[in-house]
Amino acid sequence: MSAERAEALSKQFKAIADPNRLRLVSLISSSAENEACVCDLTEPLDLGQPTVSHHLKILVDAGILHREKRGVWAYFSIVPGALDVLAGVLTEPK
Amino acid sequence: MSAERAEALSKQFKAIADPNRLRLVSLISSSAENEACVCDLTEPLDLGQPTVSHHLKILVDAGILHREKRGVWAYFSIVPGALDVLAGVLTEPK
DNA sequence: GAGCTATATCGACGGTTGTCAATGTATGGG
DNA sequence: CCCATACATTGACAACCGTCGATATAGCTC
Repeated sequence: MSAERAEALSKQFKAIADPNRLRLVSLISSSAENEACVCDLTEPLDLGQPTVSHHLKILVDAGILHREKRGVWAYFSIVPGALDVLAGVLTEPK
Repeated sequence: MSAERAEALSKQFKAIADPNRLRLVSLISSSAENEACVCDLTEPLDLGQPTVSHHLKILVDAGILHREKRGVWAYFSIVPGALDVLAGVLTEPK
Protein backbone atom coordinates (compact mmCIF):
# COMPACT_ATOMS: atom_id res chain seq x y z
CA MET A 1 0.00 0.00 0.00
CA SER A 2 1.39 3.38 -0.99
CA ALA A 3 2.00 6.11 1.56
CA GLU A 4 -0.50 8.36 -0.21
CA ARG A 5 -3.28 5.77 -0.16
CA ALA A 6 -2.55 4.96 3.48
CA GLU A 7 -2.77 8.65 4.32
CA ALA A 8 -6.12 9.03 2.56
CA LEU A 9 -7.60 5.91 4.10
CA SER A 10 -6.42 6.80 7.58
CA LYS A 11 -8.38 10.05 7.37
CA GLN A 12 -11.59 8.08 6.92
CA PHE A 13 -10.69 5.52 9.57
CA LYS A 14 -9.86 8.32 12.00
CA ALA A 15 -13.31 9.74 11.38
CA ILE A 16 -15.02 6.60 12.63
CA ALA A 17 -12.37 5.71 15.24
CA ASP A 18 -14.23 7.56 17.97
CA PRO A 19 -16.91 5.98 20.15
CA ASN A 20 -19.33 8.87 19.78
CA ARG A 21 -18.92 9.05 16.03
CA LEU A 22 -19.43 5.29 15.75
CA ARG A 23 -22.70 5.72 17.60
CA LEU A 24 -23.68 8.63 15.36
CA VAL A 25 -23.21 6.49 12.26
CA SER A 26 -25.12 3.67 13.93
CA LEU A 27 -27.97 5.93 14.98
CA ILE A 28 -28.33 7.49 11.54
CA SER A 29 -28.18 4.24 9.57
CA SER A 30 -30.71 2.58 11.86
CA SER A 31 -33.15 5.48 11.88
CA ALA A 32 -36.47 5.41 10.09
CA GLU A 33 -35.64 7.33 6.91
CA ASN A 34 -31.90 6.66 7.13
CA GLU A 35 -31.36 10.25 8.14
CA ALA A 36 -31.35 12.31 11.32
CA CYS A 37 -30.95 15.91 12.41
CA VAL A 38 -28.72 17.20 15.20
CA CYS A 39 -31.59 17.57 17.62
CA ASP A 40 -32.30 13.84 17.33
CA LEU A 41 -28.71 12.92 18.11
CA THR A 42 -27.87 15.13 21.06
CA GLU A 43 -29.89 13.30 23.67
CA PRO A 44 -28.95 9.64 23.01
CA LEU A 45 -25.25 10.52 23.08
CA ASP A 46 -25.54 12.74 26.16
CA LEU A 47 -23.39 15.39 24.52
CA GLY A 48 -23.83 19.12 23.97
CA GLN A 49 -25.13 20.42 20.65
CA PRO A 50 -21.81 22.05 19.61
CA THR A 51 -19.96 18.80 20.26
CA VAL A 52 -22.40 16.78 18.15
CA SER A 53 -22.13 19.33 15.34
CA HIS A 54 -18.36 19.06 15.58
CA HIS A 55 -18.42 15.26 15.24
CA LEU A 56 -20.87 15.41 12.35
CA LYS A 57 -18.64 17.87 10.53
CA ILE A 58 -15.69 15.50 10.85
CA LEU A 59 -17.78 12.68 9.36
CA VAL A 60 -18.99 14.91 6.53
CA ASP A 61 -15.46 16.14 5.75
CA ALA A 62 -14.29 12.52 5.61
CA GLY A 63 -16.96 11.73 3.03
CA ILE A 64 -18.87 9.35 5.26
CA LEU A 65 -21.94 11.46 5.96
CA HIS A 66 -23.99 13.68 3.66
CA ARG A 67 -25.49 16.93 4.96
CA GLU A 68 -28.71 18.35 3.55
CA LYS A 69 -30.29 21.44 5.00
CA ARG A 70 -34.07 21.61 4.83
CA GLY A 71 -35.50 24.68 6.48
CA VAL A 72 -33.98 25.12 9.91
CA TRP A 73 -32.92 21.52 10.23
CA ALA A 74 -29.82 19.80 8.90
CA TYR A 75 -30.41 16.19 7.94
CA PHE A 76 -27.47 13.80 7.91
CA SER A 77 -27.37 10.51 6.01
CA ILE A 78 -24.76 7.89 5.19
CA VAL A 79 -22.99 8.40 1.87
CA PRO A 80 -23.89 5.26 -0.13
CA GLY A 81 -20.96 2.87 -0.35
CA ALA A 82 -18.62 4.94 1.77
CA LEU A 83 -18.43 2.39 4.56
CA ASP A 84 -18.20 -0.47 2.08
CA VAL A 85 -14.96 0.95 0.71
CA LEU A 86 -13.43 0.91 4.18
CA ALA A 87 -14.74 -2.58 4.86
CA GLY A 88 -13.21 -3.70 1.58
CA VAL A 89 -9.78 -2.50 2.68
CA LEU A 90 -10.01 -4.71 5.76
CA THR A 91 -11.10 -7.83 3.87
CA GLU A 92 -8.73 -7.28 0.95
CA PRO A 93 -7.18 -10.45 -0.45
CA LYS A 94 -3.54 -10.60 0.53
CA MET B 1 -25.04 0.51 19.48
CA SER B 2 -24.26 0.66 23.18
CA ALA B 3 -21.68 3.07 24.54
CA GLU B 4 -19.62 0.14 25.81
CA ARG B 5 -19.51 -1.59 22.44
CA ALA B 6 -18.70 1.69 20.70
CA GLU B 7 -15.84 2.22 23.12
CA ALA B 8 -14.43 -1.24 22.52
CA LEU B 9 -14.74 -1.00 18.74
CA SER B 10 -13.21 2.47 18.62
CA LYS B 11 -10.09 1.13 20.31
CA GLN B 12 -9.57 -1.27 17.41
CA PHE B 13 -10.43 1.33 14.79
CA LYS B 14 -8.01 3.79 16.39
CA ALA B 15 -5.31 1.14 16.10
CA ILE B 16 -5.64 1.02 12.31
CA ALA B 17 -6.54 4.69 11.84
CA ASP B 18 -2.93 5.69 11.28
CA PRO B 19 -1.21 5.71 7.89
CA ASN B 20 1.90 3.93 9.14
CA ARG B 21 -0.08 1.27 10.97
CA LEU B 22 -2.25 0.69 7.92
CA ARG B 23 0.91 0.09 5.93
CA LEU B 24 2.25 -2.24 8.62
CA VAL B 25 -0.87 -4.39 8.42
CA SER B 26 -0.68 -4.31 4.63
CA LEU B 27 3.00 -5.27 4.59
CA ILE B 28 2.52 -8.14 7.00
CA SER B 29 -0.55 -9.60 5.33
CA SER B 30 1.08 -9.44 1.89
CA SER B 31 4.39 -10.94 2.98
CA ALA B 32 5.49 -14.42 2.04
CA GLU B 33 4.65 -16.37 5.21
CA ASN B 34 2.07 -13.84 6.41
CA GLU B 35 4.49 -12.67 9.04
CA ALA B 36 7.31 -10.18 9.39
CA CYS B 37 9.85 -9.04 11.95
CA VAL B 38 10.65 -5.47 12.95
CA CYS B 39 13.81 -5.35 10.87
CA ASP B 40 11.78 -6.07 7.72
CA LEU B 41 9.36 -3.21 8.44
CA THR B 42 11.65 -0.36 9.42
CA GLU B 43 13.01 0.41 5.98
CA PRO B 44 9.83 0.45 3.82
CA LEU B 45 8.15 2.82 6.29
CA ASP B 46 11.21 5.05 6.67
CA LEU B 47 10.74 5.16 10.43
CA GLY B 48 13.08 4.51 13.33
CA GLN B 49 13.06 1.10 15.02
CA PRO B 50 11.54 2.37 18.31
CA THR B 51 8.70 4.00 16.39
CA VAL B 52 7.91 0.81 14.48
CA SER B 53 7.99 -1.19 17.72
CA HIS B 54 5.62 1.35 19.23
CA HIS B 55 3.12 1.01 16.39
CA LEU B 56 3.33 -2.78 16.46
CA LYS B 57 2.62 -2.77 20.19
CA ILE B 58 -0.52 -0.71 19.63
CA LEU B 59 -1.73 -3.20 17.02
CA VAL B 60 -0.96 -6.15 19.30
CA ASP B 61 -2.73 -4.52 22.27
CA ALA B 62 -5.78 -3.96 20.06
CA GLY B 63 -5.89 -7.65 19.19
CA ILE B 64 -5.12 -7.12 15.52
CA LEU B 65 -1.58 -8.48 15.41
CA HIS B 66 -0.04 -11.53 17.07
CA ARG B 67 3.53 -11.41 18.34
CA GLU B 68 5.73 -14.50 18.46
CA LYS B 69 9.35 -14.35 19.52
CA ARG B 70 11.69 -16.87 17.92
CA GLY B 71 15.29 -16.44 18.97
CA VAL B 72 16.31 -12.83 18.64
CA TRP B 73 13.53 -11.96 16.22
CA ALA B 74 9.91 -11.03 16.93
CA TYR B 75 7.53 -12.17 14.21
CA PHE B 76 4.22 -10.39 13.79
CA SER B 77 1.18 -11.84 12.03
CA ILE B 78 -2.46 -10.87 11.57
CA VAL B 79 -4.83 -12.35 14.15
CA PRO B 80 -7.21 -14.50 12.05
CA GLY B 81 -10.62 -12.87 11.70
CA ALA B 82 -9.72 -9.72 13.60
CA LEU B 83 -10.11 -7.44 10.60
CA ASP B 84 -13.24 -9.27 9.45
CA VAL B 85 -15.00 -8.30 12.68
CA LEU B 86 -14.28 -4.63 12.00
CA ALA B 87 -15.33 -4.96 8.37
CA GLY B 88 -18.59 -6.53 9.54
CA VAL B 89 -19.35 -3.53 11.71
CA LEU B 90 -19.07 -1.25 8.68
CA THR B 91 -21.20 -3.35 6.36
CA GLU B 92 -24.07 -3.70 8.78
CA PRO B 93 -23.93 -0.84 11.28
CA LYS B 94 -27.14 -1.64 13.14
C1' DG C 1 -39.35 44.43 12.24
C1' DA C 2 -38.82 41.30 17.05
C1' DG C 3 -38.38 36.91 18.94
C1' DC C 4 -37.56 32.01 18.92
C1' DT C 5 -35.24 27.84 17.35
C1' DA C 6 -31.83 24.80 15.05
C1' DT C 7 -27.32 24.66 13.83
C1' DA C 8 -22.57 26.31 13.12
C1' DT C 9 -18.39 28.45 14.71
C1' DC C 10 -15.01 30.21 17.94
C1' DG C 11 -11.77 30.07 22.00
C1' DA C 12 -10.00 27.70 25.54
C1' DC C 13 -8.83 23.78 28.31
C1' DG C 14 -6.84 19.14 29.55
C1' DG C 15 -5.77 14.83 27.53
C1' DT C 16 -3.92 12.04 23.90
C1' DT C 17 -0.81 10.85 19.96
C1' DG C 18 3.34 10.19 16.88
C1' DT C 19 8.06 10.72 16.71
C1' DC C 20 12.79 10.62 18.09
C1' DA C 21 17.17 9.98 21.01
C1' DA C 22 18.81 7.49 24.70
C1' DT C 23 18.79 3.53 27.25
C1' DG C 24 17.48 -1.17 28.76
C1' DT C 25 16.81 -6.23 27.88
C1' DA C 26 17.42 -10.48 25.81
C1' DT C 27 19.62 -13.77 22.54
C1' DG C 28 23.33 -15.88 20.03
C1' DG C 29 28.45 -16.24 18.44
C1' DG C 30 33.20 -16.18 19.33
C1' DC D 1 33.06 -13.65 29.52
C1' DC D 2 32.67 -10.09 25.82
C1' DC D 3 30.33 -8.17 22.22
C1' DA D 4 27.16 -7.51 18.42
C1' DT D 5 22.35 -7.90 17.08
C1' DA D 6 17.16 -7.44 17.47
C1' DC D 7 13.84 -5.55 19.92
C1' DA D 8 11.50 -3.10 23.90
C1' DT D 9 11.10 0.75 27.00
C1' DT D 10 11.62 5.41 28.72
C1' DG D 11 11.34 10.38 28.60
C1' DA D 12 10.64 14.34 26.18
C1' DC D 13 8.41 17.25 22.86
C1' DA D 14 5.12 19.46 19.59
C1' DA D 15 0.93 18.53 17.42
C1' DC D 16 -3.51 17.06 17.49
C1' DC D 17 -8.20 15.78 19.59
C1' DG D 18 -12.64 15.88 22.33
C1' DT D 19 -15.30 18.65 25.12
C1' DC D 20 -17.45 22.69 26.83
C1' DG D 21 -19.29 27.62 27.16
C1' DA D 22 -20.08 31.61 24.63
C1' DT D 23 -21.38 33.49 20.48
C1' DA D 24 -22.69 33.85 15.63
C1' DT D 25 -25.70 32.65 11.69
C1' DA D 26 -29.81 31.33 9.37
C1' DG D 27 -34.75 30.35 8.95
C1' DC D 28 -39.47 30.28 10.79
C1' DT D 29 -43.53 32.70 13.02
C1' DC D 30 -45.92 36.41 14.56
